[in-house]
Amino acid sequence: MKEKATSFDIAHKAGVSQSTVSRALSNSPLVNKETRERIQRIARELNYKVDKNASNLRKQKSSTIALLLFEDPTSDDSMINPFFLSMLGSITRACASARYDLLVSFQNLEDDWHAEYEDSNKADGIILLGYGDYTTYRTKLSQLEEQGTHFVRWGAHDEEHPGISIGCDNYQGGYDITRHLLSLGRKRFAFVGDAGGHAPEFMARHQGYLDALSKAGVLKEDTPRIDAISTEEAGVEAMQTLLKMQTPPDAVVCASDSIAMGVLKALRYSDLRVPEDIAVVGYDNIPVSAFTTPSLTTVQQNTKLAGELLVNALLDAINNKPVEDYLMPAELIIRQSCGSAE
Amino acid sequence: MKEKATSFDIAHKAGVSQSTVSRALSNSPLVNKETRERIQRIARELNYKVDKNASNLRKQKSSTIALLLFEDPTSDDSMINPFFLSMLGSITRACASARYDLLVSFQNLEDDWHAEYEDSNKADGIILLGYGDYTTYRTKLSQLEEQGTHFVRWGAHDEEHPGISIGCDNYQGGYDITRHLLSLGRKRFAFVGDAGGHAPEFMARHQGYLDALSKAGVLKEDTPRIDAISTEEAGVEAMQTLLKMQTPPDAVVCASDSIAMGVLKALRYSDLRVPEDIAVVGYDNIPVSAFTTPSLTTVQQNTKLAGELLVNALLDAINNKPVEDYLMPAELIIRQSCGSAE
DNA sequence: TATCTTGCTGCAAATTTAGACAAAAGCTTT
DNA sequence: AAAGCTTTTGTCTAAATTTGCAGCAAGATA
Repeated sequence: MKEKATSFDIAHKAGVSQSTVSRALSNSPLVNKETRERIQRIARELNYKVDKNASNLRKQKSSTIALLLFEDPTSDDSMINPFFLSMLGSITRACASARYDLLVSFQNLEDDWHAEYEDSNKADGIILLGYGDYTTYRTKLSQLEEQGTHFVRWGAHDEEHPGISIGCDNYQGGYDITRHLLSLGRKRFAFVGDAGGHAPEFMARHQGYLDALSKAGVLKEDTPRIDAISTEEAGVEAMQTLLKMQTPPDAVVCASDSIAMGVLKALRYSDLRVPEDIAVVGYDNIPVSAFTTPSLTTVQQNTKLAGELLVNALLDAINNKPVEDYLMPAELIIRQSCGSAE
Repeated sequence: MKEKATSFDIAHKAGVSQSTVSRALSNSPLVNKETRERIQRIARELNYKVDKNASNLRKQKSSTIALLLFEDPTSDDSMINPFFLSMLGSITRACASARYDLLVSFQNLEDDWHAEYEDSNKADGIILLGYGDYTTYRTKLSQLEEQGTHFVRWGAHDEEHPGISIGCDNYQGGYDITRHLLSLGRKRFAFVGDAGGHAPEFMARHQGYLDALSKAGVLKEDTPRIDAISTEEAGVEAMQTLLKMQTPPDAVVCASDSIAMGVLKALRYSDLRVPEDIAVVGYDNIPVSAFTTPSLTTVQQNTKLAGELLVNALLDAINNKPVEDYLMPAELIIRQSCGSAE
């Protein structure tokens, strides 16, 4: 069918040595301009492509980075958390512009991923993208670090986690969106979301919310907080609980858009109108949030920037440049459900 | 920091030759069970991992497949078509279970992708996932085929396209959803979507729609069809056009969910109620479609199965097994916007 | 003329693994 | 005991590239 051309074939055809071909194709200044151009032309004609495996083997680097995606344990098998999909897209793009390949892999926290990739020279570094219970993999992160593997992690800076992290300021996001509701005159707040142990992201959002309230003097002893995992169903249940109060809140702050979807759904079957009687806000700006009625006010994490930051930080780490944790600002997306859009 | 162990190091430590190590680690029956276990134990102790590049170079295969994702030209830069994201997820999973790595890459139709991957031995085969104007890349597909590259394509079987394709039966989907509306007593139909040149998928959906109508005797000379690209805005405009008719339709069939989003939006500001006065249906079952009010009746393509089929077909092709095009059935998802759900 | 640059090119080593072939050892068979 | 077979291991080479070092021609300097 086809015999793949090697650099020797090019060398033969161009009347030079194979090493000159190698240098010419990598645009080395060591080879004369005319020779270089002639060689490149011949290579094009023969449809020659350097063999990545041989090249990587010799160079001991792969120009590939591995993206390890940890599944959201609450989502069903076929769906991926929309936020991470968005990250995936932007990471892919960022890799492409850095001329790196991206190896994508879904992982379970329990799996043996911590040694697979860089050790086998498949990738020069690893990006960890996950959610939920970080405690599970803390020890594995330490192992990675011990091995000298290059990696960056999406998530908040955390003293207890080794390695570099890039994340979005969940505290600020929670604070800002609560401030916004306060500025619209809302008084009786409720928070829906797992502010407890599992997701550190949610905890930070909740803390921002609390601080905004207490600064405004609106935080009371009995300001309700309903625990909920990040699903629509949990949001429905939480709102039903809130509706049973004598004086339901006039503002519900949800720890994620998925929860807010459920809250809106529960309210649809109630007497309360959104946003007139009760404001609802979410977090994440997932695509769905723009399409609900009313559309959802939420906090956006800039996934495009996040992808670029993750990739650049990893590349710096690979090249032994100093890299620091980075916290991106969160951005308020004001829509109808908070009552301030016309 | 750490010196990576090679198979020679293991061999030395185990007092055997390097080739015995190689055999032992690949569980070759040629090596004595005790020796094998001893070698494997030592390899574990030294945290040895076979160097993928060396291994691939020697074997002349990479156990990697490349996924080339062609951007939907109508979508903005930061977002990926939700349907393809879903495919991406399922392809990743299918690869993992076949113990193949997945290299993901976004491409422009114009780029030089057609030779990059398999020729450089980075991947054993290619999955092409795209949308829109196939004419642009027909010639490149031929080149791929000429080169003997292994590839499969997502999309309908099409005489004019070389290579294997796996797709979903868009004709049947269009037919079924139209039949469903007919069974609910709808009489005055309209189709919204680019039934013209660009996306063959849309053409097939439209044809199914037409055949269902004409079989039921409902197809008239003036049954309207409004061209629209697959965006919400286009859907809004199209519906506004339809609303200007003396007797607007009582059923709108949209070529995609994105279009249906726009149609619903336009109807929200009209006198017509959905689904009482007018039914609206979409295509794709994107996540948003379950959350609109009313929720959208649509056609689902089984992305999980699709991913598995694509991967398996490609692996068969790589192993020179005979592979045939495959058309998956489309599945009706009945929600509120058609008026049949309670 | 001898030596020293300078700019370019070639030689050969290095990278790690897999597999063809060879070889040794042990056993059976005639 | 010689021959033949099986089982297991070792030797050696090929896979395709990159790169340090050596060498070479030509011009410059002493």
